[in-house]
Amino acid sequence: MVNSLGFDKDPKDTRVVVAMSGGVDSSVVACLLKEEGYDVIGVTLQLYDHGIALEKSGACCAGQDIYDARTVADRYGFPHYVLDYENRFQQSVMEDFADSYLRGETPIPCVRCNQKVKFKDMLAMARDLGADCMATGHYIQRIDGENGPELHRAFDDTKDQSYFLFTTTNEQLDYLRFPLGGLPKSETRKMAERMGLHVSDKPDSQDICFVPDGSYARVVERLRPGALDEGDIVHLDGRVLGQHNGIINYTIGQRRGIGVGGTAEPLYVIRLDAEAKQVIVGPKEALARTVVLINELNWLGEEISDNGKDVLVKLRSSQKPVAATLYPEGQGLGMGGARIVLHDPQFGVSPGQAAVFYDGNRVLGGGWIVSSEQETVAA
RNA sequence: UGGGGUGUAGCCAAGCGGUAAGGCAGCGGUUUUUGGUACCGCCAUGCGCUGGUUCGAAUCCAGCCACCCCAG
Repeated sequence: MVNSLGFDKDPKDTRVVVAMSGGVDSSVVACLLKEEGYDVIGVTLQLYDHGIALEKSGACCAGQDIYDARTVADRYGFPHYVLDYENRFQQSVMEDFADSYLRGETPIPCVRCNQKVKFKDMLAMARDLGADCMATGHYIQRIDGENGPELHRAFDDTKDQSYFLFTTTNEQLDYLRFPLGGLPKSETRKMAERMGLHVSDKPDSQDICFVPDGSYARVVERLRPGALDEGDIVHLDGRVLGQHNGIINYTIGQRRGIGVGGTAEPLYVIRLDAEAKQVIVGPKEALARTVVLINELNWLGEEISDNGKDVLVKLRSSQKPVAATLYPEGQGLGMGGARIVLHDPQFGVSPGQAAVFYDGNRVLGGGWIVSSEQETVAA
């Protein structure tokens, strides 16, 4: 008979590394598994300058959070390691974040972090520690299917993190466990209280963890001096409507914060021109897109025929999935590109964001948005 | 200088004697491991200024000021 983590052996003989951020979720996961008798090792990554992080609540993986994780480990009596990943994080997440903005994109650092740090380096380290698997506090489900483990949306729809985990490969999925994926968040809090964890009422982390008080532009400016160069706000018809204080302050589809008034209809950011340092604005209709091109496709589903695959796709983290047909380019389903044809136009599709595919609750994978097109309506 | 026109919130703009519509912008909130979208709420004791008429004026009258157009 297999244990709760899916291994055919006694929990005490099953070693599991728990990725602990210092928050409620991963703390509960670690303690839960410890209670079940597993050979738990807690690991926390120190990701960025803790001097700054100390001032910030709801952060993760630095300063107070590392202390919180350690306190939880001490209380439950399992080993806990802190690994210095500042350099790794700086390069793979923060630099990428800044460069992406400079290119006129809108990056999602959380996905990069999962992709290049948590599920790569940390996972490799877990293997080095001889662990049978690695568990995290993510709200997403790993469900055994006919062809091995599948990735599914969280039971608690409001906490589902599948959008941020689309880069998870089958190989990684095989090794990962998400004990909270089938629970409502409120249940996790209750468990934390029952366990007497001091982090039980710690606020959920949100916003970008390495950005103090919401000013991501300042972080980019510090990494890439000159990122806040001013430029023109130009209407699609060519009129210069005003000035902006840095292209990185805008994202495609944005309405508020443009500061240009006096029009009958609201203006939206239609395009960002990094070369000319221009923010191009126009009416909402100009945002409509029916074709989205992606790269680095990570596909977890079955083989796709030449006719494409009907899927549901999510193009923005809080957007509802919409109907589309996916056409991978070239052969195989490795890390290539793909073309997404939307059944209905979507507004605010931005390069740098993720396109994540679903079949009902199952996560089929995803890719990074490179560009989008407005299919010319047949005249 | 003469003639005409216009002056209502940051911008556009209704109102035409009865106690300041609306849109854009802005601000606040909801949602959110992305400062996007969407949605909800707020936003002129005040209508260029000064007087007058009236129970009552942004609305009528007078003077002044500013800007615009035409003429020269």
